Amino acid sequence: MKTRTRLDHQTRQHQIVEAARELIATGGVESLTIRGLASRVGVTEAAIYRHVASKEEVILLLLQEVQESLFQAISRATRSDRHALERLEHMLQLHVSYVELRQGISFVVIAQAAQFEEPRVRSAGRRLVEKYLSLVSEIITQGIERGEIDKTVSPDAAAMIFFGMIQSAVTRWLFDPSTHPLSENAVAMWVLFRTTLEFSDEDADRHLKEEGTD
Amino acid sequence: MKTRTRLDHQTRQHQIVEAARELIATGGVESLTIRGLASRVGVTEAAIYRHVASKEEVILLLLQEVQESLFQAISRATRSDRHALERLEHMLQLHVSYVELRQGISFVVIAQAAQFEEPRVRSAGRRLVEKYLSLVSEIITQGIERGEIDKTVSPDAAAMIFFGMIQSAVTRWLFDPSTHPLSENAVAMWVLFRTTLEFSDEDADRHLKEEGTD
DNA sequence: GATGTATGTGAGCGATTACTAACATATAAT
DNA sequence: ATTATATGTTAGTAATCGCTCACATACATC
Repeated sequence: MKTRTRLDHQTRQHQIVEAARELIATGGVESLTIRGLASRVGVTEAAIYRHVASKEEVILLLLQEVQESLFQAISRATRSDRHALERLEHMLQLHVSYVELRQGISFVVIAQAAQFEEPRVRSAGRRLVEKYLSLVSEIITQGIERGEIDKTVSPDAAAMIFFGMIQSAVTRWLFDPSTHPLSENAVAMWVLFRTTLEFSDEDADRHLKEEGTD
Repeated sequence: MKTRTRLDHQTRQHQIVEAARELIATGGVESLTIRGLASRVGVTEAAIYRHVASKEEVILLLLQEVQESLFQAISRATRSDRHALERLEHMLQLHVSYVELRQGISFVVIAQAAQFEEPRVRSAGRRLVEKYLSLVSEIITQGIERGEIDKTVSPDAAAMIFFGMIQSAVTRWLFDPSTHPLSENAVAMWVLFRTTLEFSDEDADRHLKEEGTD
């Protein structure tokens, strides 16, 4: 069957991207080589090029895979109809779990993509960051509209702080995972940051009179 | 004079580290090569090794240089006897100016140092991050003691958010400097985040009665 | 059975990497 | 003047890089 061989091709390509992920996770972008890819997949270097055009394509596929799996991972938090603050908290937890599961791969790849010369890699990384920021920003905007978040909050600035919280936690965690547990640090920052988004006391009072406790 | 040749040696070494900074700034860590260093300094590759033992030493020297110049740059903000919030705001501005001046070099190097295999590079990067965090944390602790910052704020978590704000702004700025101006984004985040550190209204009232307006 | 396609291999390409050895030269101290 | 030191050069090393070519094999279709 033609379908089967086609599937095999995609499987191999997926194996290659997965191997790329593992290589970068253990040794950074510098240790992503065609040789390393081949030895991890269990074929020769030339065979790699049967499923992938170039090393650049491997990186682009990896970025694409990261984008899909990351947004898949945090989708549970975003599609719920809960309170905006709960959605953000849930999203943070899911994101952190994702990074832990993938050994910090997501932001390492993104951050290093910013340094790549190849314009396609750069713009793929940029789009990923922008997409993430606009997702967070949108949740906050919705929260303001619903009266769940203080209306004086700038959604864009808040989204960037949210994004920065993860970067901060991941950076520290990458240096020393045991002394800087990812989720604990993320939660500690969230507890602090959520007070920024919440209503100040008078506003909260006013809000309670308008719409009730929940 | 022996002193003069000694000085020349240090000057050459400094030139090499400066060239390393420029190379990384324009093309990432991947484009830091001995050849590139030699051509930028204007000597042959072999001559580089008269002033530096290895490529690893270049990176370590660069990390050291970044550490010194960064803390030098932000020292004006830290040593003043101003209000803690003003000190943090000033520190943020100085840090952002530093990153702009050095073409984003500081965090690129630090973040990528986390990915290096060489343990000395890794630990040098780790120490830099920890030193920075404890500096911020200390300012916040002092602010709490002086009654300038809400005592419910966790200094460590707040320091990590502060650190994350810069990372967030720099990441975006590195991808697209024109559309994401560094200092503007940093200021927007700060305006938001400072409300977290400020006293809530009742606390502020109580505080005013205890210690006066200043 | 013949043919075409997908997928593999081994060998090797030119380029680049970090680094070194042998040698030259300028300058400073003796 | 001699010696020592610092600093440079040319030429080369072995290793690795991304990548390609000629060739083999497995398998589905005709």
